[in-house]
Amino acid sequence: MSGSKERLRLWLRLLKVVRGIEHEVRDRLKADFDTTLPRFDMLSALSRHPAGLKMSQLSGVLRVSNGNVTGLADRLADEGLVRRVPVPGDRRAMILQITPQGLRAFETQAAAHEGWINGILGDLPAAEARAMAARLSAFADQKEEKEAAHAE
Amino acid sequence: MSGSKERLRLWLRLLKVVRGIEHEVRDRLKADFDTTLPRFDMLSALSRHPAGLKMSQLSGVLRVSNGNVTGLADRLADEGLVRRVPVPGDRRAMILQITPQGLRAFETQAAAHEGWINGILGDLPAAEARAMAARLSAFADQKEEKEAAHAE
DNA sequence: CATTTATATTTCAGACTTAAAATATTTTTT
DNA sequence: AAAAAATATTTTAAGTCTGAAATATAAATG
Repeated sequence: MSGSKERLRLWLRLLKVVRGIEHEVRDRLKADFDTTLPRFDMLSALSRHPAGLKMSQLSGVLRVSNGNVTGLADRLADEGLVRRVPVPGDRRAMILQITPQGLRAFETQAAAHEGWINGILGDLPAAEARAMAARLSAFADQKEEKEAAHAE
Repeated sequence: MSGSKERLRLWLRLLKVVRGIEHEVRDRLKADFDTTLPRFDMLSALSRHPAGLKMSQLSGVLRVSNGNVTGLADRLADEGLVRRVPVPGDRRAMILQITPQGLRAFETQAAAHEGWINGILGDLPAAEARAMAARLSAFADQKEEKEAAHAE
């Protein structure tokens, strides 16, 4: 098994860099908007689905547990940023929608977020960013294929 | 500001890939060793400092809050994997040491961990892993320099 | 159609996380 | 040396997260 140590080193680097940037993003979300990354992620997912998502769908998109989605949605609903809408024909299910107020809040935060990332990764030439993103995409796609094959 | 979108895309890719791998590592730590990533990280840090680390040092190394270190240390100490040792000459401070039992547990887990990472990143050629790690190191180092300059 | 099985969500207990307050001790000032 | 400031850790309140149990409803089976 050649390259095992190299791959482990790569993973540790990757983890360190990503955690560092994530930390910075969390700090700024807190300082500038008094919010958190999970809340931002939830608003982001809902903003991409204006008709709303069922709780279980949201759980899948965000890759967190059902119970977690419930609590997060409760807190965002308390502030009027999202709302629960019953699903016609299925009284078990609930659709979660972003409210106009939630959308305004998210759009402000998303614009700031893009600025932060641009600042943090600012010294990376666009070409290099593109190359690295492509490499990561290839890796992710390949993993998805494997999982799909495994599920057959 | 050219390349802003490219950098944002890179960040989102990076986050997605790292979160995915991290998720897998957490699942396996749970399934194979009934433990968690924060516990693994703490044992890892202590294994690199056999003489032990003060609670506050550990907080710095792991980049988590003091209170977090207290709780984590409590739980690991309950299981005999770490122990608190008083610091001679300073009755405020406590040194946390990994126990022989803790070291044995960590070494088993670390070997499995390297295997998992190697499997997950298995299709990445060693040369490419090295190149990517170097790029990330350069980025991290450069950021550290900036922070140091800022602190002057 | 009554029972069983499956699905959607919430609730619960427990671990992880932070920031801020509380405690204990040491160091510095006056 | 007494008072004040600084340092080291723990405690606390609240959010985030999971997996499992509990609830409620729907679909399938007999």
